[in-house]
Amino acid sequence: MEARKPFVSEEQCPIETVIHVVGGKWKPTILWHLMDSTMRFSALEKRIPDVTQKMLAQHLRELENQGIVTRTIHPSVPPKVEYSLSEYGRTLVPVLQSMCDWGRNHNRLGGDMSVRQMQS
Amino acid sequence: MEARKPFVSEEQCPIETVIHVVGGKWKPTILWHLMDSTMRFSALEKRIPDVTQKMLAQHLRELENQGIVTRTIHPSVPPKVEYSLSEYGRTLVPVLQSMCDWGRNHNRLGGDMSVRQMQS
DNA sequence: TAGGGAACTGACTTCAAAGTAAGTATGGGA
DNA sequence: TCCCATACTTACTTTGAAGTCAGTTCCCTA
Repeated sequence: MEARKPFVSEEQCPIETVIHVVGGKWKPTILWHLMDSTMRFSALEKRIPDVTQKMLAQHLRELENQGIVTRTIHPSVPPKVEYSLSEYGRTLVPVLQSMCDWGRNHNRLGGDMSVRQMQS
Repeated sequence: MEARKPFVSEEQCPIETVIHVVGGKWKPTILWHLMDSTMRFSALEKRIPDVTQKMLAQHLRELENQGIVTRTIHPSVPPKVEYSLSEYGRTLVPVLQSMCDWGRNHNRLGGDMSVRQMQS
């Protein structure tokens, strides 16, 4: 069940690796929230209103398997599970930051640049 | 307390913007080649062996519409079309570089990290 | 006139990622 | 006793990005 095909060995370019790691539909947002603080499953659910439990669990599991995110179980009455960036995951922070800066600027320039390119 | 209204089209987080721009299946590779030099359509085809003409054309068109790539037509006997990063596209280079560095390191650490995380 | 190379475009299919809905285990409180 | 909350899992359906393959235009050479 853990048998996954070797995605990395076939990549020609390491940029694809990053996209594979952060490129799920909800992963950027998950990482964005975990950059600031440790969060519970339910807290992430609230912060990311449109994500389903299934997708949240699945993406968190993938990030955990990739060593980006750490999962901590507190055995309490209602179960309490906390997610945080692992030390390795923190090495992604500058990358995410530079992506974020560019993205923010791109959005500021008009979001969909195709509007500006219509004239051609 | 989280601003969740779509401040940009549909993106909640600017990281998604970057992924939207570079995240097509072939876009990282296309950009990777264009970072070095201007290239013709056919040259890209040769450098990216598995891409189809349709997907190459489609992704190039998208990058052009987003203002990342410049398309130059030389009206010659067999048509000659050259693609290069636009000035705006060059602002992506540091971002791509940092993604690339991280990705390369991630691959070097064992490619599929899940092998190291199997203890769960 | 026939064929060729470059650079596409369009109709259709495919398949994995994402979504929907429901189910599970735990124990504490009403 | 039953219900509630948390943190999931499983089975099934839908969506959309990507792939296949064939067609098109342009002018040139043979």
